Amino acid sequence: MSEHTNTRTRSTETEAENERDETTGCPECGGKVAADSEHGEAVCIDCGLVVEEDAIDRGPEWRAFDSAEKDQKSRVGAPTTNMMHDKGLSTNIDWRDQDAYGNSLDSRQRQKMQRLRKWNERFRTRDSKERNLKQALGEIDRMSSALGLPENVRETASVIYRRALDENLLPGRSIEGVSTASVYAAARQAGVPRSLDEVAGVSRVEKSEIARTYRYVVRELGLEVAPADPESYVPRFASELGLSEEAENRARKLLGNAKEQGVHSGKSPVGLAAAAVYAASLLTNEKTTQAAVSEVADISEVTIRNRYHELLEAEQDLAFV
DNA sequence: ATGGTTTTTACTGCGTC
DNA sequence: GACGCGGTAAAAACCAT
Repeated sequence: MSEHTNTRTRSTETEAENERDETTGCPECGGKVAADSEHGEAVCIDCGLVVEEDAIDRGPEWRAFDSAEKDQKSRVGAPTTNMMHDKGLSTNIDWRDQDAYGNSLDSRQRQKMQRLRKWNERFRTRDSKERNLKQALGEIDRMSSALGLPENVRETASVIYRRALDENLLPGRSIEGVSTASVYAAARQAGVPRSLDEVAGVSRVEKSEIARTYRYVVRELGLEVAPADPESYVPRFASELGLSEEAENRARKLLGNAKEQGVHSGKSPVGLAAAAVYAASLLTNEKTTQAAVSEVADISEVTIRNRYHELLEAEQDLAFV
């Protein structure tokens, strides 16, 4: 703080610290000149004129504009250890109402200690949440980029996680699990869904646990996640298979028809999307094999076959109406 | 826990290049 | 003969009850 205020307002404590050199007066106003060894300057106390500079500056070579930044840039301080959850930086207050010699405290002191304990605990849990959050956000970031999800999905996932944390949904659940569920939910909300399998692929958590946690989080947070729309998978599959715009649109149309006829209820959206993409590739004469589609969609060929028959039937039925 | 539905696995036969 | 495709039966996974 004080080291960054400007020369003029440098306070009297600086004057007290720097004992030497009040011999020469300030050339400007004749006032006293105090040496500021930290900045290698000699400054007039009255008018703030820098009388001498470029002496040895013992201050840090960086500047910081608030205390947080200062903490970050500073390279000094107590050694930290990674073995403790908080790197050993938090405070502990003994629960006993005794002083260092084992004598009990008077009631006034006891009350004071109670208060201190309470607040210490509050701060500590607060930053335990911070740490939790930090780790989770790291995970979210890692998974999102592994899944090729855009920035805004990461944002959403982070927000979801924060809410889960605020509402105390974490106890009993792993950070990993909840962050994965957040990513999954965020991707779906943003209309760029990834299948549970895909998400599970980049997570350290079992698929079943992700699903469980996901349901839990969605329920507790009252998140509104519409059932995944098959169409939202289409662009990704199409591009991974190198299909044309035309095929992509064709696939959408097929899905649209299917939707109107209600063919798709209960079927997995991914399978439907995969089938539509495959069917569209046939209709537009772009060669793709069922195997390739099943590969990118993570769906068995059998399912693709079944679905795409249904799609074509729906298409025909529609033509009659 | 159970039963019904959907998906997957594994296998087979057919046609084409 | 390898490949793509279609079909089938049984197993597994999933979901609602």
